Amino acid sequence: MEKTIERLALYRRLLKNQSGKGNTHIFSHQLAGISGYSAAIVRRDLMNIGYYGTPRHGYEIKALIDCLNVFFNKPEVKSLILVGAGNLGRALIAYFIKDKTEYNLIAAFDSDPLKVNLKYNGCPCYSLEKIPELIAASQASVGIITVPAENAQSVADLLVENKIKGILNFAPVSLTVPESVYVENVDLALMLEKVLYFSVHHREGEKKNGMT
Amino acid sequence: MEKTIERLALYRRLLKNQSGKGNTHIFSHQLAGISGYSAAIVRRDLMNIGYYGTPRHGYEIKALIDCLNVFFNKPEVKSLILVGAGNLGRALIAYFIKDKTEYNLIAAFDSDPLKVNLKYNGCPCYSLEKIPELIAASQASVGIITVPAENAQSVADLLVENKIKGILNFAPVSLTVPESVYVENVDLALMLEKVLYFSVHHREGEKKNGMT
DNA sequence: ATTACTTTGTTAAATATATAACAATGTTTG
DNA sequence: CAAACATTGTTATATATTTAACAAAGTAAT
Ligand SMILES: NC(=O)c1ccc[n+]([C@@H]2O[C@H](COP(=O)([O-])OP(=O)(O)OC[C@H]3O[C@@H](n4cnc5c(N)ncnc54)[C@H](O)[C@@H]3O)[C@@H](O)[C@H]2O)c1
Ligand SMILES: NC(=O)c1ccc[n+]([C@@H]2O[C@H](COP(=O)([O-])OP(=O)(O)OC[C@H]3O[C@@H](n4cnc5c(N)ncnc54)[C@H](O)[C@@H]3O)[C@@H](O)[C@H]2O)c1
Repeated sequence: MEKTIERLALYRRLLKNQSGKGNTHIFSHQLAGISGYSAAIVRRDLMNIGYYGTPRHGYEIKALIDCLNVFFNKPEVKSLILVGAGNLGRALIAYFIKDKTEYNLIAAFDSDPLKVNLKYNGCPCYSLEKIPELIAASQASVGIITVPAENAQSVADLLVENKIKGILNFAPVSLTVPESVYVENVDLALMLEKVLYFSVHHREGEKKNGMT
Repeated sequence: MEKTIERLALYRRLLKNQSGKGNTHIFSHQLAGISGYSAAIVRRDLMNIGYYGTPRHGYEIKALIDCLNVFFNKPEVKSLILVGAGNLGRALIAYFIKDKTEYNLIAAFDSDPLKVNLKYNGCPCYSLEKIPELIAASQASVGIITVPAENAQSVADLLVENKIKGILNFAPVSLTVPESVYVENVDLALMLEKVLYFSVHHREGEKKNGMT
């Protein structure tokens, strides 16, 4: 189910793109082509959310986007905050501040007095004490953590205290949060390690890989 | 197997950390605790690479690190390059240039003349024409792509032509490469979408989620 | 020594995910 | 209008991954 949701979010983006190009219908194998998955999995995913196409015309793009919007609770745009306006944090601010229709990044927070009260790409940076106030005012429900590993847990605790329900964590630590809070860890160093590994071991043995 | 390798890379990092703290042994449940996985999965993963602990003392940290180093071909440090010294690219440069013992980021490349010949955190930025020369000289085998989506495929093609064997791609497109090249896509916008979704739907129904 | 514990390695079962297959259906073609 | 076709929805099968279970083995306590 989790994998399906990841793909659905991708389909949604790709379909909006296709719609922008003036296309009205799409086949499972076409969506498969642009998404990088298989046609079978596309059909199965769409079946899961209860959207039905027609054998000869495939899927109607607009209707499918609507269906995905309902699934993802759009157009309601949930508010976000980001903690840690360092190198990575600022790159993310620059990226997410752009698309107001999808993401509502309302503020960044940093413990460094030199950063407080600055604006990055128009996004205000506050001190940590402002977190309760700003979250309450904006009803933000998701937080992005881009602080050093040693401070990530305390930041997570602070976010949880203030009713944040989802965390995208870039610090290379396993966060402890209540079960009701969803955490997605993005460990970029590990991802690079994985590529380094498979750049060597990929394609050796094809179907067998000697380990089991 | 893929998931196992992701975790092994994490264990390796955590164990080096533990070793630095002076610990000599560790139990599966302890490694589970700091990694965020279960003890059963830790034991199973270590079984897979053929490392054996003892019932009462658990795993000997130093020996296990050695074993993981062999598995990951360390201390041989493979060279990397990065293409696209924009907001995200520069954040990654700053991060990966730091740890010379693990990553050997030899150069960045950008099509923007204003960026060419600058240095970011000591990492030189060249024009794209220099790619063949630099890859050949450094034997770099992995490339990080942080260019806009519309240019990502042409950059990937260029890297593949120049014998890159692994790509960490941050552009939100599905790259087409020969089967012998390994690609890991990191789509940060989709990851945020996922958190937005689960910040609402997490914990609703616990074991059941209504979608079979 | 014997007993009680703890933790491992490994097997077995459960769950999750992906692939393959194909009847049903609507479309086009002759 | 019937035959040929392409594509869907869905089921069945295969693979991957996780969880659970427990005998074997070493350790500590008595
Ligand atoms: N930069 C990358 O490309 C990269 C790659 C992999 C992982 N990461 C991880 O992402 C995180 C951020 O990396 P970075 O390169 O941006 O680091 P950075 O040092 O550039 O930025 C960290 C920021 O967090 C702020 N900060 C520190 N403690 C804080 C606290 N308690 N509350 C609020 N703000 C606080 C600092 O003032 C700084 O602005 C780190 O955990 C790092 O390991 C970054
Ligand atoms: N910044 C983020 O946090 C973020 C988040 C999600 C996804 N991304 C993706 O990562 C990529 C980079 O994002 P960014 O924010 O750093 O963008 P950016 O515009 O800041 O940087 C892109 C860089 O690539 C360079 N470039 C463009 N075409 C090139 C080419 N053909 N060859 C070499 N260099 C080229 C540009 O000169 C620029 O320096 C994009 O694909 C973006 O969608 C970024």
